[in-house]
Amino acid sequence: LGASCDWTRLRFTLDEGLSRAVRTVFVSLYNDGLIYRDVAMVNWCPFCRTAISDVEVEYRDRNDKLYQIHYPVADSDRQLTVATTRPETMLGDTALAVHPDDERYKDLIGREAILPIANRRIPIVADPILVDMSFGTGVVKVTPSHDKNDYEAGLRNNLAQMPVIDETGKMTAAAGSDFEGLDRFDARKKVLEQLRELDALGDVKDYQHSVGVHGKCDTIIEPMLSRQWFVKIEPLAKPAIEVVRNGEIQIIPQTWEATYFNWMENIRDWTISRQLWWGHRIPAFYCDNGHMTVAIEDPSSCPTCGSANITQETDVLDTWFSSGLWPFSTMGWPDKTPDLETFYPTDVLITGFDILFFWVARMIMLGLRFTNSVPFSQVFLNGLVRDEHGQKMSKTKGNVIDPLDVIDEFGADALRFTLAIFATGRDIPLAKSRVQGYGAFANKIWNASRFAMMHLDTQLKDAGSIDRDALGTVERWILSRLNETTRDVNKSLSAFRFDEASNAIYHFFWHEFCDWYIEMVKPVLLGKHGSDTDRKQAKRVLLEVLDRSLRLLHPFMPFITDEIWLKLGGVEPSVMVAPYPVAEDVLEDAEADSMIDAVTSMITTVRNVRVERGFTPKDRFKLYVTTSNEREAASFNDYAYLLIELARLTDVIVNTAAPEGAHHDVVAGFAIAIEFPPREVTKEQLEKTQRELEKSRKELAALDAKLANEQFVNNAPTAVVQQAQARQIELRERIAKLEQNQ
RNA sequence: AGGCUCUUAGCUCAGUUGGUUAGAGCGCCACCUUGACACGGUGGAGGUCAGCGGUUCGAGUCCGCUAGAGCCUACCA
Repeated sequence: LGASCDWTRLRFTLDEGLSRAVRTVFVSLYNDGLIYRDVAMVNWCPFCRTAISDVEVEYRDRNDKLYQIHYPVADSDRQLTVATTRPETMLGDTALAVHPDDERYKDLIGREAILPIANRRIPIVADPILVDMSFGTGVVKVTPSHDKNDYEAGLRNNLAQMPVIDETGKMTAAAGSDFEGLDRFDARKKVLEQLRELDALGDVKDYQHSVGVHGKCDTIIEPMLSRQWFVKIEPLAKPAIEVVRNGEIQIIPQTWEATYFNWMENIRDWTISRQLWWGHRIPAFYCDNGHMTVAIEDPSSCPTCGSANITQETDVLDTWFSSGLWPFSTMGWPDKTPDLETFYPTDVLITGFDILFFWVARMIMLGLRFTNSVPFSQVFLNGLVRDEHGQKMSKTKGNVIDPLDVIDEFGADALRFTLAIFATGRDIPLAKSRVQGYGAFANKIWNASRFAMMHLDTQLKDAGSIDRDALGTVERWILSRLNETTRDVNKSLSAFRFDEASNAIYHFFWHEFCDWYIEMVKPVLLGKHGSDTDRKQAKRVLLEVLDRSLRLLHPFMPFITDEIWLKLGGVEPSVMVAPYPVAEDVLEDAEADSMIDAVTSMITTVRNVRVERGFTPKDRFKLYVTTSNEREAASFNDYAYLLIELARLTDVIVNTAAPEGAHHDVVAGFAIAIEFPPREVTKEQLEKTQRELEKSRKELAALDAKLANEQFVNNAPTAVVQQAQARQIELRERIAKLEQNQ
């Protein structure tokens, strides 16, 4: 794609330097009490056999069943009914809970229920936090070992822990001999069978809910109690919220700031230990006397008791822990290196919104903590590339587009340009047809440059400066247009509007430079019109426009622009290091703009009439132009060759009445008439003229009403009123002319 | 459940603080091989701006409601 990387600064997560940064940060946070080791409910992946953090859990909507289970109340003929989507967990139930204010069950609080299948007695407790009286039956089964909420309810009510699922997702011995060793989902089936036999199974309903899975392997998460390492995150989050709030860090597009705040303000402690093979090993050391040491350097003996029998923690760190240090760890931190001095803090972080929490937030928190500075001042979040109908690409759907295939087919420039031209911060529905279209643009650039180089006889570095005062209107116009394009492109780039920027240069190059300017200079370059000096000027400007256009285009289409630019022979060794163009006021030329605007509008009108009247390009017309301004009249005489060439005319006649039967119109404020060979007018053409007239009359009527409204005239900005008035006059003239055609 | 975003041409999307006749690419129709390019040129067709209501001299743009789509976060036994 033409990404420009400094490969001399390649870094690998497990490099010596980065490992030292990781250890330094870990020990510092530990010593400050911000890293702790504790037994807690964590998200456990039974497939990967590791704990994962909250952000690594993805929620999937699933259609499951909701099962009702009847629990007899001990020493009574009553029974309590609970609902669950996970019947297998009942084997680990250690209580039933009801709401303390629930009249239906008040008398049962403190008594016991009998767990079906296991035939265990479990207490009936009151818990106003866990139980919502109005939901379901108002009775909840409590499984403190396999559910986060139940775990907390267990702590509140002094309930026993009873793990029935192990770290591989299989049932433990505690689940009973019928179930031990069974996978949790097979156990579910068997539990249901047995409940049915015992007549303890109630209603079974279809139920849609979301289920947490491990983002990496799609395995359903098992909440489990285990000993893990955590980062106490709130003290880190607070300053990270502040720097975004006060603008030290700007998130683009800004709407993501709300999402950032929402998450950061409700953030929960970060589980950083993983039971995996690969990663930074946690720098904690245990001796055989049970002492723990956390240190940057491996200790050879226990600092507490001197025992030489010491082993390192086998858990590794969440990969995002080291990634969070990336902006400064890659530059040599904790040493005060020249790189760190020069490049830190960085300017812009470009990434996808999908790792805003995983990575961006952690870099901000850790950066602030360890460097006393924001790691970057702007975060640009680009959209996700989707298929052409906006669907997320997935192997199962078969709608994955491989960038390498696209590059092979249409070129890296075409793909890069396509990715740029979508609006900032929105997802990118990538259609091959779109890439193909911009591939055609690359082809257009190539061909236009080929044409230019056919006529150029000097290298860019030898071209010399342009004598602006000597330039003709066409040259002044294209430089003026290029200048405005340059202004737009720069403005858009600084606002991260890559879509606007790429669109502006695309439009200029194809539809102004190629479609109009090149066609306009052809008569001069081919020696059909103008002097040698004119030809020299035209070539110089052609080179200038090409040079600046290529530089403007280079960030969007790096390969083709460099290839062509090298052929033009600039001073710099590559367009990559050539200065990016900036707008210069002196190039603006309103007079040339309006003159060429009039000429191009007239050409378009003639072409339109030619098609409408059923003529072909071989049929040549005469054009009559009326103006009371002598300067303009002279210009039309000077530039008659443009009209003649591009509109395929025989003559341009200024300030002379057109003969009977000519087509009259008003274009860019000028009354014109087109004289063509006699030909019978078809019914369609008459109808078309009629429609055109009606359209203009309708618009005029609306405009008249608008201008008659005092409220509008008094309140609207003068420019708007003036525009409306000018349009009114033009429409009146136009209608008069069109009526003449009938 | 809460938050954010979106709904504009057949398709995919622009449309900046409200203000001329709502734009682009692809697709479609007609004509054209004209001295860079048919991956091209020229001209054209196609839109009650999701719906309803409001504010305003004026609404695609601001406000409210409704319907639909997507995303993020949390999680309900």
